[in-house]
Order: sequence, then C-alpha cells, then structure tokens
Amino acid sequence: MADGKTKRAEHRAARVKLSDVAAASGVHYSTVSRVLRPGAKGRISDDVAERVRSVAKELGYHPNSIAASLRTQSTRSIGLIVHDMNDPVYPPILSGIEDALSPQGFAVLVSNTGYDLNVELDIVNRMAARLVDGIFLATTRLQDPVVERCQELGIPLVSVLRQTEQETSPAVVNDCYGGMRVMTEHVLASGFRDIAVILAPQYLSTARERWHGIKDTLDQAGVALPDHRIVAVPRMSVKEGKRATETLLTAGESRPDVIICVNDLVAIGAIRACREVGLSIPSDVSITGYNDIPLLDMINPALTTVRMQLHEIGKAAGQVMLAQFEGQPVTPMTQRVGCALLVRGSLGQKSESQPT
Amino acid sequence: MADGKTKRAEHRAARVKLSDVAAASGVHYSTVSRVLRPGAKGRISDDVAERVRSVAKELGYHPNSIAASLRTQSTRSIGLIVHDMNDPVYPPILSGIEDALSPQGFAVLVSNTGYDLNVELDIVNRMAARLVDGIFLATTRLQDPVVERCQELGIPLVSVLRQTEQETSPAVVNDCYGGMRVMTEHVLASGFRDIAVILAPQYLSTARERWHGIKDTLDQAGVALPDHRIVAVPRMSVKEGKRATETLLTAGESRPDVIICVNDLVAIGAIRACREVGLSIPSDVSITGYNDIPLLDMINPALTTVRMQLHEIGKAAGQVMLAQFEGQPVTPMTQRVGCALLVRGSLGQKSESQPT
DNA sequence: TTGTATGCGTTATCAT
DNA sequence: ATGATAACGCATACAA
Repeated sequence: MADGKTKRAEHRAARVKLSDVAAASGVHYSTVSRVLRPGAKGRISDDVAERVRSVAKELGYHPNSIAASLRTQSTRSIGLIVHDMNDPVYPPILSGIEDALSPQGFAVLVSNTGYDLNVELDIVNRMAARLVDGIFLATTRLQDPVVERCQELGIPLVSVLRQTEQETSPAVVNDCYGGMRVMTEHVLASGFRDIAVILAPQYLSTARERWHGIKDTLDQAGVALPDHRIVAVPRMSVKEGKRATETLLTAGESRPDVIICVNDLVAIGAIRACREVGLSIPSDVSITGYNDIPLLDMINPALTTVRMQLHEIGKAAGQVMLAQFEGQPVTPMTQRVGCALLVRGSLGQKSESQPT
Repeated sequence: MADGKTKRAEHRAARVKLSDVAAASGVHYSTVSRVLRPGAKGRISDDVAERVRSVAKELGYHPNSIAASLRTQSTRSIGLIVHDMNDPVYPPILSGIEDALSPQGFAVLVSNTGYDLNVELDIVNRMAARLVDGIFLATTRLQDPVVERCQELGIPLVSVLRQTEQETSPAVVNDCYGGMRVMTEHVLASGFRDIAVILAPQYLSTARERWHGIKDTLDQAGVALPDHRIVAVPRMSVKEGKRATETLLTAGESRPDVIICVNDLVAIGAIRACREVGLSIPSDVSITGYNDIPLLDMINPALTTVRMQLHEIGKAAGQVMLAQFEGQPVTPMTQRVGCALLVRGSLGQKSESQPT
C-alpha cells in the first residue's frame, strides 16, 4: 500500500551520513566533514584524507544539504518569480540564470504569480521561510511593495528585465529606451507619419522606457501623436493586443499607417485583429513588436521587432547575484543589455506620401 | 561594503523563532509549536492558543521550514527535470504542476538537463541531497537509468509526457499513439499516398508511439512507406527538422506529397527547408506537426497539428504525486490524456490523384 | 592534524 | 493541557 512511503523511509534510515563514514574510516565525523568540504579550515594529513574520501565514495555518502543549511543559514537555493512562465520571454532568462548559478551548486525555485500581487507577496514569504539565498524578481514595478518586502526580510534581490523608479535594488535590464528609439527612428525613416502605439502599464519600467523611446523620437522629429492613436493594454498578451488594436482601428476618422506595439505578443494580437477585419499587413497597416520571441520570422508577414538578449540578461543577473553574495558592491545598480532592430515584412514603406 | 550580507545576518539574527514567541507568551516553545501547527496532537486550551497566536502575529513569527525539514525529513519541495525549458511544451506543464502543488505548500525546483544524461543524473543526486519530496521527470526514456536512480534513492517519481517500457513508475502522458493515428487517418482521407515521415529517437515513448500510430494506420490502409521516406532526427528541434527535410526532399526520385513530422518544432524546420528550396506549402508539399505550441496558427500556412493538453497533463501529474505521498496506490500506472486534431492550412488535399 | 562539544530551529515522544 | 527533552545531520570554535 504505502509502498513508496515505506521504501522512502527505509531509504532515509539507510542513508549514509557523516558519522557512518567516520565510523568506517576510524576517525571522528568532524574530520570527515573537513575532508569532504573543500575550504574547511584546518588541514588534514593526506593519508587520512584519502582514506576518508574512498570510504565515503564506497559507502555512497551524499551530504544532507538540509542539515548543512540549518547550520550555515544558507540553502544555496534561489527563487525566480515571474508572472507566467508561459510568456516566452521567461524561459531564456531561466536558462541564463541556471548557466550562471548551477555550476555553483545553486538550485532555482520557480514560481508564477499569475499577475496577482497578493500571490506574489505570498510567494516571497514562502521563499523567505525556505531561506532562499536570494530572489530574482522579473515582475518588478517602478514602485514595488514586493521589492520592499524582500528588503525588509533582508533577502538579496536582483531584478531582471525591469527596475524600480529609484533603482533600489540591483537589476539587469534591456535597454528598452534605446531599443524603442531605434525602432521608432526606423519607422520614421520608412516614411510613416500617421503612427499609433499600443502601450503597457506605466508602472513597469520596460513599458515606460519603451513609451519614452517612442515619444522622444517622435517629438524630436516633430511628428504628432494624437490621443486617439494611443491605447494602453492592461497586460502584454495576444488577447489584449487584439482588443487594443480593434479600438485603434475604429478610433478617429482614418486608420493609422503603422502600429508600434509594446511587445511581440501584443503585436501578434494586432496582426490578428487586422486579419479579422481584412486589413493586409503591411500594405494597409504596418506593425512592429518588441522581444523577438521564437517563431516570429515564420508568421505572415514576419514581424519586425527588437531582439533582446534574454539569455544574457538572465546570466548577467545570476552573476550580479553571486557578486552580491560575496559582498561585492553592486555597480552600476542597473545594468543595461543591448538589443538589435530586426526589420522584417510586417513593416512596410510609406512611399506615396509627400510631406506637406 | 558587504551591506547585503550584513543586513542579511542582522535579519537572520533578528528572526523570531518559536522560543521567542514562547518567551513572550509565557509558555514553553513546544506549546507554541503545537498551537501554531494545525494537526499537532494534543489539544490546547483556547485562551493559551489565542494568546500564543496573537503574540506570534505581533512578533511576525514565520516558521523556519529548513529546521522543520531536518526534523520531518520532508522539504515540501519537488523537482521538475526537463531537457530545456525553452521548448514550449514545458511551461504549460510547469503551470499545471504548480496549480496542483502550490496550494499544498510545495515549491518547484526546475532544472534543465540540456539533453545530457550525465547532467541529468547529477541533477537527481543534487535534488536527492536537497531531500526533495519527489521528482517530475519529463525526460523519461523507455529504458531509463535516471528512473532507476530515483528508485534506488527512494525518491517518489512521476514521469510526465513519457513513460518507461515496463511502466516502472507512475506517469501522465498524452495519447500519442491515438493522436498520431487520427492525424495519419486524416492525411490518408485527404488523398495522400506518397507519405514521408520525420521520426524522433525511438528510446522515447512519445516518439515510438507516434511512429507506431503512423505505421499501423498506413499498414492497415495498405499504404507503403519506403525507407527513403523515413528520416529520424536526433533531437526534436527546428534545426534538426530542417536538416531532415532537406534529406527527405533529395532522397528518391520524386519528392513526397506530405511530410508527417513527429512534433511542431520539427515541422517548423520542415517548413523552413521547403521555403528555402522554393516549395510552396501545401500545394507542393503538405506538412503536419504535433503538440500545438503557441503561434502555430499565425505562421504561413498555419500548421496542422495535434493539440495536447499540456497544462492538464502537468496538473494530473501533480495530483498523482500527491496521491503517492499519501500512500495511495497508483492506478493505472500510466494515465493517458486525450488530444485533438487541428486541421489547418499546412495540410492540403490530393485531389488530382486517382487510386490505381 | 584531529577530537570534543555546542548549536542551528524544529518536531515529537516522553513525562507531569 | 502543558513542559521537558531528545533527536534531525551538519559546521565550527575550541581543546588537545
């Protein structure tokens, strides 16, 4: 019946620990501990070390990291909090983090908030109870109670993708302002002047930076962006992008020539909306995204977007975390990783129009 | 300098524990433990319980789960081992697992193997050292040393997506045989007779079941499948799918009418390969996939595929794990979740051909 | 170089 | 109903 449980218990009971190795080696278990853990102070004679090591291997000794954690107050585990792993921006970040931390023996606890702040705070509390050594927060808001909570708890924190207004914790982000400037400049260079934008909530640094990148570029070029050409989505999803586009297409007396979307999923939604009403892209309306999630080059038309270095962002975040563990000063507080414009079919050219 | 560390240490030192609550409540800490932990045996007087509880809240007591784990030999954490989270089939599985286990207070440790067996065994050892309560294995092979290792270690295991030959551990999988039968029947019903297939390594139950689904259906229909119409990829990726398709298109004297791909990523690769040599889909060659990863309906042409219920598979796996923890007998050993054919543009019709 | 002893914060088994 | 106490397995200051 409770076979698994029983076997588990058996195993547990049979599990070889330091004292077992010590007994079999004829030394005290503290000696075994020193031998097996490189970096333990106090040197050991070579013959003892060798004997202990071979006995340990023979017996199949594996340290119980829970016990070690209780003693050292370090679990060598870190949390990664994201809105939803199903958003394709997150898996590469996880990979990057693993690349940086796995070799150091860290494990990654992944939690999805489902976009719910209370869930998120709860997750932090639970991770704190588990004594995670640090937390990667991919949900960081410009004013963020979660960041504050982590600081109250004294948990080392590294924000990924986003940063707080006051840059209150180390963060590794994409240069969204620069990326969106380049994108917008390219849109202008392609001849477009009647531009619409789909923005995301401005409490996210990514969304705000991208918006400023657009706005500044347009302002400097003297291109107007009327209110009815601006829509904000509550969430960067396909569904919301579609809905926002429907709004855009029916607002004002004419439709815009191009829609600059805050990210790829929203842009996908925009494409869907256009298709549904029979608009062809890019001849009727051009569309741009941001992120370069997979398969974007396969859709019709291929989406013009900005390629973020998500894996690198994750990896850099991991390295910042390690530096923090070692007490190194974090500088700069916000590390920006570059990105690149990818021009593809979804952005056309406004050839027939002449500036007045 | 080591500000984070110092603060952390401060916090750690300041962390309120059972004995603090006990002192402030004027009771013994074992009493506090009983009060705070529902399910502790021995009843407590209401007034004491209330007092302790309020003091605990006031002091901001949070149990140290590491200490509890050392004592109970249960960490309420479980591992999820996948080849690579960047494969879009895994995130929904993670979500499903979280849905099932998060409410029960479990945390999920995610690890990518990078398709490396040695890495995978190492991950298992490390998870064992962390005393995870169980492991979800998404990499299960028909003969699997990793499964054996988990069993040696006495770690409760639930396979997801795949199963071993002897069904040696509980598993929740897709009905790949049935799904691929339906797909193949539809291909036949669409008039195709010159069929090619791209298979995956047969040490994976998914790959083998899908292959049998194809083969049995063709055999029963009396449709031949010559060797030069069969290619196996070493990995189910876009890159390998593309390469395999290039092989298929140049093998034999003519090209096949349709390519049945073992999964979506491979099918994407197939589409790429066809595009590169100027073949149009589906008029020159039809292509089918399997999985229904996101955005497949956006590509040109939209990919005909089989929709798996990945989230449900993850959730069911979580429930199986919970049942196992409670010592309930697992039955059946392999739970199969249904799937549905999605017919889209990438599969055409062979109208002109007349059966001889 | 190695052994001794204590504590990490709980849970659980004794008493009382 | 509550208190005392012994593990859990390891790390480490201190002794030898």
